[in-house]
Amino acid sequence: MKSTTPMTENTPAQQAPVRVRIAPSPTGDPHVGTGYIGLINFLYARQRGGQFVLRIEDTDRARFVATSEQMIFDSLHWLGLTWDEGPDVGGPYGPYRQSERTEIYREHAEILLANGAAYRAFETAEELEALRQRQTAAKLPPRYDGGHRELPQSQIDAYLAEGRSFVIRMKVPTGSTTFRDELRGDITFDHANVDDQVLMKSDGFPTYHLANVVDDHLMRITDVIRAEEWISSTPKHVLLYKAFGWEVPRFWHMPLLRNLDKSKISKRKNPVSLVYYQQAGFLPEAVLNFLGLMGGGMPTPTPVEVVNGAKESEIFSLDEMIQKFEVPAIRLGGPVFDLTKLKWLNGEYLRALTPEAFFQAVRTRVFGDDYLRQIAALMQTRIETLGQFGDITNFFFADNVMPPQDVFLPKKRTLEETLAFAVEQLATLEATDWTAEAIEPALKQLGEAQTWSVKENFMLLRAILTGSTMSPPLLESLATFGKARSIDRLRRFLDTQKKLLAGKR
RNA sequence: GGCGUUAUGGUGUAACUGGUUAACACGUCGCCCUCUCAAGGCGAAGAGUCCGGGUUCGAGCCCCGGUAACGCUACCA
Repeated sequence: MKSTTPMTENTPAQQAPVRVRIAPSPTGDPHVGTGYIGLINFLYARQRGGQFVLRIEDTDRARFVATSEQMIFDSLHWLGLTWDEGPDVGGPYGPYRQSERTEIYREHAEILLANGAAYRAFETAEELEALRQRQTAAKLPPRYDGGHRELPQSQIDAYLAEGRSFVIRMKVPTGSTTFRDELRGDITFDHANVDDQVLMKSDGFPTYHLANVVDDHLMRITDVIRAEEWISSTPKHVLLYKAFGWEVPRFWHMPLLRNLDKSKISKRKNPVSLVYYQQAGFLPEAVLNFLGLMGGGMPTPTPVEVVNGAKESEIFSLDEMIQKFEVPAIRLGGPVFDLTKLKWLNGEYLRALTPEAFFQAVRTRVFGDDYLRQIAALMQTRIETLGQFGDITNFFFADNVMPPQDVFLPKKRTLEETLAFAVEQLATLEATDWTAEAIEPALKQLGEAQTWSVKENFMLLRAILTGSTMSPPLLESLATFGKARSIDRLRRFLDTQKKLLAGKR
């Protein structure tokens, strides 16, 4: 069956009510990219009087993080984005959590199996890995070789009878797919470059591709506004819509936020967790405003334009953004996420506060009761006058501390091995739950493996975290200070040391 | 390697359907203000629009050809 997809028929009536969605995966801290795509979707929906849906894509058991979903809700709420339908607020097209929709995907996979658009493949992960290696060795593009594409029914039955596990793959026909990207125009992919994508994994969960298409259709999504990294997968999605006989939604692929070196934004090079921005004392309005500036959907002020007697600026409230934002005006070059400008913007917001509002912000955000209570608990036995409280707790309130070498470097260690160990500490901490009880064994285990004594191990971390060799207990301090900020501090320390090292050479 | 996308000062963006010395903001530097540091005010440097051709009286905007960066290339999203 030859399938060529003319774009003209995928465009729903321009003025039909819109429904959009974001679909984050609960695999860790909520990501600024989620905030960015969320904002764009939100603005588009509000501007057009449509609905904005939040869907949780938790089909990846291996990467699932239990606390992540709530953090996503919290961060999005913190930003001030509100959704009309979602796992927490319900809605007519639920459930909005993919792990609760497995039956739906199974049924739809059956449909594809029945109409020949998909097939069972019985290879093991190891076999596929071996195949990939052979292909790469032969300098061929790594792709599924279609080995079980046309398995005879008798063979399939035999495999099934012996209980062999299988995946369901999409049978990509020959030909090509052209779809319209609302921001870029038509994009064509030759099916020779589209893999027979796995639709259902052997654990019974769907992959993104199947779940996404099924849900977007069932949830009546009209506009898929997502990041550019999805462009290459879009032909698969279009093919799936066609295989089901469904109408294809509009696609808008937003540029990817970048690090300063232009690579896709990553935690190695930028604080990427929304939780970090919240805890580091950024105002949600400023973060949102900054995100809105990314990609150029907002008007750029020009010198002659004066609005209401004031110079037009780059400062926009959410409401103003809803009014002024233009999705089709988005710039396609990946914008660099420049912390410097975000900080300036945040400063502008801070200065615009009334003195009382600013005071309240300091009181709740810097010296919040809960935070202070935890810190106080650590200090009661350690000070003789209240006046000493600030002496060894200042690192809790500082944006950054930077211990000098004679503070952080253990006597018997070289700088190189110390920094290498700090890198390991960072990796370990990133992978652990953020409680004193969980951090302790993880850290000790690392120390043992690397033959660092507990004392050296903890002292190094203490120095990095607090800037001093004397501090409240390390584990409790870490727990109180928070994961996002602790990790950021470690990272900044390592960056600084790396630069220092590079400077010496 | 294959496929795709993108390309305006260091960064984010502007420049109506091709039309004067490529504009604004952040950052940087200088000056003013000031006990300091910020904030604020004033000013400066910084790109000739990735490169090479072409069309045109005229191109950042159109055409052709390159290059580079980025993304995808998973039983991750």
